[in-house]
Amino acid sequence: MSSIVNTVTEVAEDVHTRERLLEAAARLFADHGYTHVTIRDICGAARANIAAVNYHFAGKAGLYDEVVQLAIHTMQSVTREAEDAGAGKNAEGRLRAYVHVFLTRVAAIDADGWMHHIMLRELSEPTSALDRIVDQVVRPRMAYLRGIVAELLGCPADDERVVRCAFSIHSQCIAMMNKPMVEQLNPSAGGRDGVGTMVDHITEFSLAGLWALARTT
Amino acid sequence: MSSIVNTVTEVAEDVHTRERLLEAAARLFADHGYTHVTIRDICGAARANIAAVNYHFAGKAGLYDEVVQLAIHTMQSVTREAEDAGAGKNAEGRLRAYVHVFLTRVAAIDADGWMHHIMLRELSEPTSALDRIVDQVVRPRMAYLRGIVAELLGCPADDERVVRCAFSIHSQCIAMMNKPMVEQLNPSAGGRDGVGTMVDHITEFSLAGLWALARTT
DNA sequence: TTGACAATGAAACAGCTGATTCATACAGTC
DNA sequence: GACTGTATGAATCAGCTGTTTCATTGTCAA
Repeated sequence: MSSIVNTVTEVAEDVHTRERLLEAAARLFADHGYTHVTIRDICGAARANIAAVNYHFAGKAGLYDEVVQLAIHTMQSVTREAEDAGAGKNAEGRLRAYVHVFLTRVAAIDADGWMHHIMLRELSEPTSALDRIVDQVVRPRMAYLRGIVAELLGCPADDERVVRCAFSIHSQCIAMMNKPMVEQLNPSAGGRDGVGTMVDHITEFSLAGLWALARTT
Repeated sequence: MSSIVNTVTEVAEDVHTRERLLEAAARLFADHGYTHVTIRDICGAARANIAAVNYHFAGKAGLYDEVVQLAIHTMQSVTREAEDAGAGKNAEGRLRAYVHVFLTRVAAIDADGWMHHIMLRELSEPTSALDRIVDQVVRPRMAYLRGIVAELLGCPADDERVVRCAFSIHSQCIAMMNKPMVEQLNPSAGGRDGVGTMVDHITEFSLAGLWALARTT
């Protein structure tokens, strides 16, 4: 039935069903959450049969698990990128680099921002995947951030004040991930160079807070 | 069948079915979100028949609408309480009062913190109710907060810097509403006087940020 | 060619959900 | 006492969801 010319290329054809399912599921889960997405939605978007989900991933939950694993890997790469961007700089420079990488990667929704959306959704509506995300992504990030804060405050990394300040900085970054909130409360931040402005703002605002608390130590 | 003594009290009996449904629905919707709660769950908790939801509220969506309306009213009362607590004080005192009322009312989950949970959930997973919440709760709150910030920065309330600073303060307060996040990243804040400590921290941290930006104006 | 095996497609299944129907109980009114 | 409208209860319905079953296809090795 197939011509001789493309017998080989037809094998590779498109991307394999498994990959298409993963890609479609990642986007849909990030956009609408686990429960709001049906496997029929996913298979429709991936041009695959319904049974393919159970065949390749042993069910919807298994597919979500793999998507989460994929998200964790990319989020870890974002953390590494933030650390690399601050390598060799002083604490202030490392903080700025951290906020910059975080916000730019988050703002690039079409690229890989969807993974952070999954994390955000897990935080506000935990599933069994939350523990993995916290252990493998959030904790290392906060540990790095606490290191910066501790240096700026001039006190040990496990000091309660360090934890609170890191929480304040993290809160501002997390808030930027929330599209509806940003659009309603800080619309200009969604604009073209709005992200850059917000990087500067969060950095300056937080540095001032840190310096003030450092003086009262 | 009923004794003469309590014929009247039996009419009022327990709270009416409609009230019980509203109460149970508010708690369940806040805890698990709209889609994860079934009308059977609600009717089970409210000791009511399934048909009662459709009879009193014309369906699940109608019940949720009424719950949201109830939440809006209480959240408005929180805003008013925050304004009253700051009445007559200077900008710094008003900011501290605002953060204090917000966090204490939010931390009191068993009391009326559930309403803020509904708001938080709407922000991360918008339904048609989000617009109402933003218009009637979030906007007035942010307007009040911007007034404080503008005074501290010494510039007009519609200045972009004011918007960004109000966003930073709001972000820290909102983050405190996220139970899993607080427990994972800032566990001591969930403790007994942890809320008081966080009120002081957010206030001091933000005031320092504001003063720093005011100097560069 | 034959058999084995991975992959896919079409159909059906069991469970749950929101909504509906219909009968019943009860309080107030004439 | 008969009637009316409100409120509740039990049963059922239609639709959707995740999963399963079974037949089919295509590929590779013997």
